[in-house]
Amino acid sequence: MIKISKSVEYSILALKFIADNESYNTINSRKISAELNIPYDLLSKLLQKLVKQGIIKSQQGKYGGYNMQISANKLSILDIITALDENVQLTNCTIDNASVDDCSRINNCCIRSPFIDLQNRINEMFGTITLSELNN
Amino acid sequence: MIKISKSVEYSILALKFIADNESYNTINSRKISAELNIPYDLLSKLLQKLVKQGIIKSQQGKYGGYNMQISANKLSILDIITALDENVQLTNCTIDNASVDDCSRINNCCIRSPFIDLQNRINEMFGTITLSELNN
DNA sequence: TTTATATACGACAATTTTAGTCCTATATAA
DNA sequence: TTATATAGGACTAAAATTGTCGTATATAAA
Repeated sequence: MIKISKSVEYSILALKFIADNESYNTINSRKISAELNIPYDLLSKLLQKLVKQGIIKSQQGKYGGYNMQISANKLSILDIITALDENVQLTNCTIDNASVDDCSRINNCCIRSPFIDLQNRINEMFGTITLSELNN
Repeated sequence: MIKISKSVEYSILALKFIADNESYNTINSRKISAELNIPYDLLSKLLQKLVKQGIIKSQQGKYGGYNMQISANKLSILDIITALDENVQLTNCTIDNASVDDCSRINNCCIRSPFIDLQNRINEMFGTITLSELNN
């Protein structure tokens, strides 16, 4: 199966929720977890990563929570995937400077070159669509 | 990470090898395994699936092996993925007739509809490129 | 008819990846 | 000072993927 991870899915949902509720001061992770039915501890980790990558900002302490740092119409799905240290890597060898360590067939196979191309096209798809375009 | 499985990768490599060596009578799985450095038992399973799906045909017994059943320029990557009972399913809910069993947020989320669209586009990509177009 | 060699196929095991949990530290508003 | 929020490391559980083993069956050739 070719799929996205729960981490990406949860992050998109959470970010959308934060973006949609910007009128409030901050949105805390308990609230997001409850509203979206996402395991609290897992969500916390994801939000922390997104803070580190400058996508959202956090406020600790009572009445703390999260706010967008990048506006939803400037934030692509690919930005989110990248912020979570994930990527689109169709095979082991479809990376820059792939070596025989990544795949012993690298110098004589029909996979690498075409799949780098496909991968680029998928990356472009994910890079073009923004959070604000994601709607029910 | 968004990736294809080893099963898909091995199958593509094996099919390409079979297609490229059609001048011989049949190509046996020992040979394919050795040439492409694919675990023999695993490869055997994959080839058996591809036989069942009518992509290749097999000949048992001594001097047996495999031949193409569908020509390489008529066989898409998506055909191969499908033959292996795999698919492009970006999330649990991006399937036909998805229900709350697949995702509790299904009726109020920003994932399903846009990702069905993305999924369709990826499927089209994989459905358009054929085995004969895959080259080093 | 026997033998060597090939595919067929189910069951299982190992490994890797993903998902989820637990615990403690730190920040901050009231 | 307290309640409540984020920060973050370590760990566990679950799921999916990848690989292995054993046995059955088919078939060409000696």
